[in-house]
Amino acid sequence: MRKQPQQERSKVLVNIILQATEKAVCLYGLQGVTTPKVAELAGVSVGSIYQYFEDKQQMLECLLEQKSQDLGQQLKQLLSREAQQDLGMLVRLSINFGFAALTGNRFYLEVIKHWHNLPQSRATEVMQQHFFELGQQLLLKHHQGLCLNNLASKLFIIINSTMYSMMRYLGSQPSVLAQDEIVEELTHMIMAYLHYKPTEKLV
Amino acid sequence: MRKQPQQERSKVLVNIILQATEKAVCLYGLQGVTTPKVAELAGVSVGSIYQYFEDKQQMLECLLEQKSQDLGQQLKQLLSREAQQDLGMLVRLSINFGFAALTGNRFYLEVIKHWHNLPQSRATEVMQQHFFELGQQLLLKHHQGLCLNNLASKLFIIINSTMYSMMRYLGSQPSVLAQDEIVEELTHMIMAYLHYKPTEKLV
DNA sequence: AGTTAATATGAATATATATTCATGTTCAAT
DNA sequence: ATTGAACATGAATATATATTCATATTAACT
Repeated sequence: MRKQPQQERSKVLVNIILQATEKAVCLYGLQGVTTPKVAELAGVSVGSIYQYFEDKQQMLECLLEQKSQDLGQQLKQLLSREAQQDLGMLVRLSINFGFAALTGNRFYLEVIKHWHNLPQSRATEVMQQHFFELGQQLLLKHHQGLCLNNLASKLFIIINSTMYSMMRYLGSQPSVLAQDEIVEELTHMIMAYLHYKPTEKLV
Repeated sequence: MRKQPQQERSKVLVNIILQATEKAVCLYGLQGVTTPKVAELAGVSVGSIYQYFEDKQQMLECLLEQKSQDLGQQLKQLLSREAQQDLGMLVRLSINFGFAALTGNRFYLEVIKHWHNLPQSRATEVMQQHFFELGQQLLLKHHQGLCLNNLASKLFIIINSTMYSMMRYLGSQPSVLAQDEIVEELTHMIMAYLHYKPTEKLV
């Protein structure tokens, strides 16, 4: 951040700007965010943005980091709260959690849509690492009957397949497919994959 | 197209422009394509673009349509050429085909990256429909032992999971994961999923 | 109250880029 | 060769948007 807000009013201002940025993402998409629009939504002058943020990019990055923290924390809590469930149910709950986050407002959907265009963003890297570790813990805990060869590749594929399939489903609404069906099928795919033994000669 | 090219030289020009557009996509990404850059790469004046294309968008759409045709045709040929193979091998071949297309140059990778931001594009819709039908044919032909409930959802998930996982893999190079391993794992996931019987109580 | 530092402003600046159009050039038919 | 239509040009126009900075306002401290 360019300048540390010291007085109370300026801390409030920074928050107002970040909230306005989120709103702008929801209204216009990540691409459509412009400093004039953020300033207008926040009810402040464009100049104020540059008091506390180096540039537009850093402002977005700052918001992204906050929201990533939020989401990661929530998922972690969910998984520990439901720790007694079996793996299949935990997968299903995680997918439903993802859908809830993505349908709450347009923000997270926009983030996933541009996930791969934000390599300059530390937040997405952190988030990804988060998913990875949570997945790894989950699989190691419920390892009975699973095939955990190439674990890194499997997690990579599962995480990206799930994230992007959900994004695509929501991004092409209205769809003929029911969301519940997508949730079940994604769960099935993941569970089938994890139980799959290459030696079974299905291929 | 704004004006039909009538003389030979103008038909050549249109092709030169489209080739330059592809080159620009490879060099600067789909976002980074600008009319001045295309004109420069083509060695023509900006004005010439507007002789034959309504605007930049239509020019890109035109290129996208050509390239989609190309790719769809190639995959179709591959699948009919290798029709004697079993399903697992056909899936593997298709994934390898995809990787080859995506690593040939940056063009197709850029298209997938922006796939979901191109709903204004007829080409991507056509392409998607294409994948869908090819997948459906394949599964109906090799239906022995498969679970084909919710076929539309399954195809939706398989196609998107595969496409985006490949894109993510290539988009975050260099990776610690080997491409061959990703190909095998994607194949396994798809095959496991297709053979999965919900009644087996793996979940 | 007066002084200073922090804060907020928004018109002005800089830049990038899409698109147009008046003009010049080439082709093809007579 | 002449002429009109097709073609090609690129400077000029329009627009959008990020960023700056001189100025004004507010808060905190003495």
